[in-house]
Amino acid sequence: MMARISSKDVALHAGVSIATVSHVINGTRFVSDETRDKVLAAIESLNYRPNAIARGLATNSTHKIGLIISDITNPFFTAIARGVEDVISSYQYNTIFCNTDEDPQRETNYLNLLAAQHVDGIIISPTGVHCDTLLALANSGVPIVQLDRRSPNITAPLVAVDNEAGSYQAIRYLLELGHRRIAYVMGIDTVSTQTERLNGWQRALTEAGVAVDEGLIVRADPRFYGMQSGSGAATRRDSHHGLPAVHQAIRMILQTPQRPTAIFVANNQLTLGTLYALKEYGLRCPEDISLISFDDHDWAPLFNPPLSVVRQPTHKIGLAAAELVMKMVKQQPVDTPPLLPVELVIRASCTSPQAKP
Amino acid sequence: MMARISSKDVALHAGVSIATVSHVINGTRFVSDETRDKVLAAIESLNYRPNAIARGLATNSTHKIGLIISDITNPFFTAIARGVEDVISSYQYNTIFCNTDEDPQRETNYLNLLAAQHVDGIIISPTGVHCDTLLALANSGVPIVQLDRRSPNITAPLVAVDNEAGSYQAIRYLLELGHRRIAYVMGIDTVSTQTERLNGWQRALTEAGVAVDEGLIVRADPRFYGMQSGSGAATRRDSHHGLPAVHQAIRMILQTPQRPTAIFVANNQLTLGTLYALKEYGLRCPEDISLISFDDHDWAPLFNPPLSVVRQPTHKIGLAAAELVMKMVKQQPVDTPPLLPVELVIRASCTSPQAKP
DNA sequence: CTGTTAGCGCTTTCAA
DNA sequence: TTGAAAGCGCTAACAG
Repeated sequence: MMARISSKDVALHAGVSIATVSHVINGTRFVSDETRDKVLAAIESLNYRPNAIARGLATNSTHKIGLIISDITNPFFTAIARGVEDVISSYQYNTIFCNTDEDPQRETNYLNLLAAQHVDGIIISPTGVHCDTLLALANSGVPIVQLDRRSPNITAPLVAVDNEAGSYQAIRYLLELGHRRIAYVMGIDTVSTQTERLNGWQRALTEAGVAVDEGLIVRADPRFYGMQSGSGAATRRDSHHGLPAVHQAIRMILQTPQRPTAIFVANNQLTLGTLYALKEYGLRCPEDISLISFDDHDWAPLFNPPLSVVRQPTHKIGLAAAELVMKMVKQQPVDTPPLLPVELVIRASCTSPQAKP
Repeated sequence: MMARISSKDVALHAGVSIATVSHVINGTRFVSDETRDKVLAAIESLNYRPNAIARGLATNSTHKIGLIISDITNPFFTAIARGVEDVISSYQYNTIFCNTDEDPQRETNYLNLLAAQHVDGIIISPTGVHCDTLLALANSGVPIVQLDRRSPNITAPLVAVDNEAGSYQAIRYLLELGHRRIAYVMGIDTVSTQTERLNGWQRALTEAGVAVDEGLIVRADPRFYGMQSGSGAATRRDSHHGLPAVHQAIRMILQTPQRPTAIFVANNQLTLGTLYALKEYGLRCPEDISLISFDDHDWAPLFNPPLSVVRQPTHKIGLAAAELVMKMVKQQPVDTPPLLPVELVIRASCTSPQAKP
C-alpha cells in the first residue's frame, strides 16, 4: 500500500515545476531536451502514473465510452461488444458495459450511471420504449450512437443492418423452394428490428401473391427456454414481457394438420428455442419442416442439419458504431451511416416441401 | 448543450452552502428538514446530477472495477462477465472490460490503463505469463481477484473450479465405458486450467492401470478454425502461440489405424474445432469415436449427438468473483474461496468402444 | 523555454 | 445546525 505519487512529487524530484511535468507528459508545449530527460527520469524512478481521474476533472473528459446492450450473453451482442471494445481501446479509451435485459427500468438506471460518470460517449441498443433520460442526455450534447435498433424518441445516428432486406431475401429463398405456408417467429415488437423483419416477410409474400396469414406469426419471449443452460440464463431473468416461451408459443402452429412447411425465425435466441420445440414435437428438419433464421454462429454449420441463416456482420457493426462515437467525441463531422448488408448463407436446413416423403 | 450545473449552483439556488448540499446528498451529517427540503427542491428543479469524477478525486475512489479476460467472444467468459456485471452493478459500480486474447502485451497495457483510471478493484483471468505490472499493482494494494486461472506470480484469491477433478471424472467415465486409448486435446499450457486438467487425465489413467501415452496429447491453438465464423473471430486474431489449429493438430492422431477410441477436449473453443475435424475426416460420433469436453452451452444438447460435457457453473463463478472484490474494496475480511464443483453431464456423445460395427 | 496560479466539482475538517 | 476553506491531482492560461 505505497503512497500515491503525484505530479508534484515528480516535479520535486526533477527540480522543475508541475506545469513542466504536465507538458512533457502530454507533449503540449516545447520543453528542452535536458529538462525533459530529467522529468522522464524522475517519472521512471518514482514509477509515476498520471491520475486519469484528476485529468478528467481538469479537462472535462473521461476517456470512457458506455456500451448499453440487452445482454452480453447473447452471442449477437457479444460479437458486437468485441468489435466496440477493439476500437475503443485502440483510442486508449475504456468501455463500460451494461446489460438491460430489455428492461426499460434498467436502461434508465444505467443511463443515469453513465451520465454521472460523465462518459465521453454512449453506444446504445435501446429497449425501444420511450425514455426521458435518453432524450435528456441526447439534448445535453453527449455523443450518442444507436446500435442495431432505433429508439422512438431520439435522432442519434444508427449503425445497423438492412433488416427488411434480410428477411425479404430469406422468404424469397423459401418461396423459390416452393413453400407457401411460412411461419414467422418473432420476439418483442417494441424492438425495431423485429418489426422491420416482419415487413420483409410480408412484402416477399405479397409480391409473390401469397396471402398473408396473420395466424402464422408467432410472438415469443426471446430468451432461451426448455433446457438447462450453461449460463443459467433461463433461470436468471424473469421479466417476461408477457410473452410465452418459444417452444410453448410454437406448439399450436406445429401441431395442426396444415402446419407451415417452413419457419423463419427472427433472431438467434429464438432459433435455439425453435430447434428445441422441433425436437420436442418430433419434427425433423428439413424433412418435415424447413428452418431459416437471422444470425449466424460458429456452431451453426455443425448442427444437423447445418443451419441456413441470414448473417449479419456483427463484429463490423461493433467496429462501425465505435468509430462513429469516437468521431463524434473528437468533434469530427459525421454523416448518417449506411445500413450494413446482410448475407444469405445457405446450408442444409431448407428443402422444397415436395421433398417430403 | 446545456451548461453543466454543479453543487455550487444548487447551493446558490437553495440559499445554503455547498457543504450542506454535499451533506444532504450523501446523508453524511444532520441537516434540518427545512433546509434539506430546500436543497432537494433545488436539485430537482435544476435537474442536478453529482459529478462522479469530482467525487472520485475527492474521495480517492472511482466506483469502477476492471474485468480482464481473454475474450468476451468466448461463451465461457461471456457467462462469467454477465455474472460479474450483475453484482458490480448491484453495488452501483461500473465494470470496465478488457480482452487480452491471451496476449501478455495486451494484458500489461490494460493493467496500466486500469491503474491510471484508478479502478477500485480488478478481476483478472491472467494469461499466465509473468507480469511485473500485475505484481506491482498487487503490491500497491489494489484489490485483485484471480478468475478461472492462476498467475504464477501473485497470491490474490482465486475463484475457480476444480479442474483436476473435472477431467478426472470425465476420464473415469470413459474408462468405465471401456475406453483405453483416450486422447487429450488441450490449448496453451501456460494457462493453469489446461495443465490441471491434464493432471486429471493422467491420474485417472494411472489409477486404472492404463499406460499414459504422451502421443495422445494434442496441443492446439484454442481459437476456432476451419469455417467462417459469425463473429469473424478466426480472421481477427493472429497471435498463434506457435500452435497449429485443432483440425490440423488432430489429423495425425485421427488418421492412424490405432487411433484413440475417445477424445477428451479441454475447453469449449477446442471442442468446436474438434467437431469440425471429425466432420472433415469423416468420423462419426459416437459410432467411430467418443467425445467429451469441458464446458457446457445452450446449444450442446442440440447437437447430433447431444454432447456429454463437464459443466462449470460459469455464471456463479462470475458472481463469486465479483462479490469477492467488492468485499475487498469494502475492506471486509475475506477468506480464500473454495474451488467450485463441476458437474458431469452425460448426454449421448460417448458409447463403449465395443459398440463399434 | 519555464514557473505561478487559478480553477475543475466535490468532500471534509475546523469553527461558529 | 450550518459555513468557510483547504485540498484531491491535473491542465491551461498568463507571465516572464
